[in-house]
Amino acid sequence: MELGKAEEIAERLRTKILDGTLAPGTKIASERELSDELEASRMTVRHALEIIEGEGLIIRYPGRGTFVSGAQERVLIEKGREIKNVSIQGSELRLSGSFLKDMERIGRKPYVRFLEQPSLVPATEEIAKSLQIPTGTLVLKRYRLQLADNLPYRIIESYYPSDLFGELLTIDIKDKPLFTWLQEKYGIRVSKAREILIARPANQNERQLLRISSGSPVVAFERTVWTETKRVVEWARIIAVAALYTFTYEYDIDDWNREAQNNDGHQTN
Amino acid sequence: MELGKAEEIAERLRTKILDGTLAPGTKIASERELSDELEASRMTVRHALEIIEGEGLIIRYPGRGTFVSGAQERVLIEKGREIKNVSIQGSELRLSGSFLKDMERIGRKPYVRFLEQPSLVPATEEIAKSLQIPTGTLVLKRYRLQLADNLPYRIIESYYPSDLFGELLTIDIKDKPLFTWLQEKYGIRVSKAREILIARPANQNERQLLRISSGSPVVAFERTVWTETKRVVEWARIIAVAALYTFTYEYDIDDWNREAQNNDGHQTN
DNA sequence: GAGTGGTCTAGACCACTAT
DNA sequence: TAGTGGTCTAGACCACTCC
Repeated sequence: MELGKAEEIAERLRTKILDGTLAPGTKIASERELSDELEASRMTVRHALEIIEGEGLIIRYPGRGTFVSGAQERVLIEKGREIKNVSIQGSELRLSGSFLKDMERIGRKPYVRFLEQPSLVPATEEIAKSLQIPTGTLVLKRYRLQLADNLPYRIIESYYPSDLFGELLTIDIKDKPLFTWLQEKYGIRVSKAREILIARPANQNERQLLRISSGSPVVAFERTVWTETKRVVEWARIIAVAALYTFTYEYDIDDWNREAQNNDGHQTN
Repeated sequence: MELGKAEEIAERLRTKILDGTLAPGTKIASERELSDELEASRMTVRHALEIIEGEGLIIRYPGRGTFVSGAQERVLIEKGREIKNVSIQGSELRLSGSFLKDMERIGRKPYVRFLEQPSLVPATEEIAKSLQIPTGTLVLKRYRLQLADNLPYRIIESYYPSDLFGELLTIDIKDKPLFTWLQEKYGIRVSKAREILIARPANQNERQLLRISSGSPVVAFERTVWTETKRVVEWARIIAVAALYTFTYEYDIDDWNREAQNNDGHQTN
């Protein structure tokens, strides 16, 4: 495979970072220095840096420099049903979905910054449809940014039916999980969730909030949570820094699906 | 918000595409033409195109031109358990996982190109671990590219235990789904799957095979498929063009998980 | 004030596509 | 052969950080 000059430079830097020659937190040579050393134009060096930046290997700060990322470790998000009696590779796998637990697991300090005060807002058509309520109904909105060690991880914009959650505006449930509180207060248990994911480059607003640069991908997903009685109790739009996340899903292949599931395999035309 | 020139051009094009002025499939002006019209250098125009390409709004083909794609043409991949008795928004949602079916649904002609002839290869450590067999055991390898209307969608590198699938080297099961054949031949039924996803920019090899440009994200995922008896019958590494995919997963929130699931919600420091 | 990354310019050559 | 996107060059100015 013939590599372009930028890819070649990216590969060199990638190797140095992954084998530890460049330790996390290290400031690497400036674009102009690299440009001289490697006999490439600055634009080419920049392109190489963009490539490995998107891979989460470096972070660039205007006016300061480019640093080896301390965050090679992706957060592992796991969803679905446990596969029992199976020795799972990697073995550190376990079910989880909690930002706090994920952060603890990799030894980071979690922090949540509210981008807006939680409030009651009329449901837009989209929100109403998602929560299965009439348009215009008041819903509890929360809009927040989650960070770990001051590094932004994701933006969460979430909506809840106000008859169940409205009083959260006035009372403080401290560290009690929201759905645990829901069960204790109303005896309502959450039961199922659906997540719809797409991956795309961050837009300008997201880049600012998540402090990533142009071209870095995010995973944008919508999450809907149902109770045992099929009522929707949460709908959220979440923007996660792609380089910091790994998503794991386990699912049953049911009869309906089994046939379709592997048409993949053998279509040769 | 002060926008740069490239962002400004991106916004102009984005608007024209989203409001229908530029219809899906339309060829848009070449980079050099845009450069003249908009009084920007070609590099600046290119940057603008890279931005909206990453958003899935356009597709660029070397030597041919740039075309409006329309984010609505993402393939919808759905996994997990059906949520019954729930009126699902969008309503076109249904369980599926088949490349062929997904393509049919959006009216495209599917095509599969084998990048290598299927063959028996000794399992590397990673493959062996994934298939739960000893390192070096012969496994059936398939390495192929899936396209629709000549547009590459994803690269699939898959491995199967050779005692079950080895004879596929000599016999032809035509259009019969692989796992349907497995069941008819051996009475073995697949039962569960796990997918581990990350999103990242494509590397050069992937860009060439998938014909996408630098900076475009891909979703890279590993899929493991188990039988009812917990035997692994497939392990695959899949690289999908992010702009062409939407992933949907549904899962149960079990008791183990329920508490963790929403710690998110209310941690304010 | 010196150095940094972010952006932009006006060229250039290449491989590929279409005709 | 003409046109396209992909890559690269050698400059330039800007806002910002650090000293």
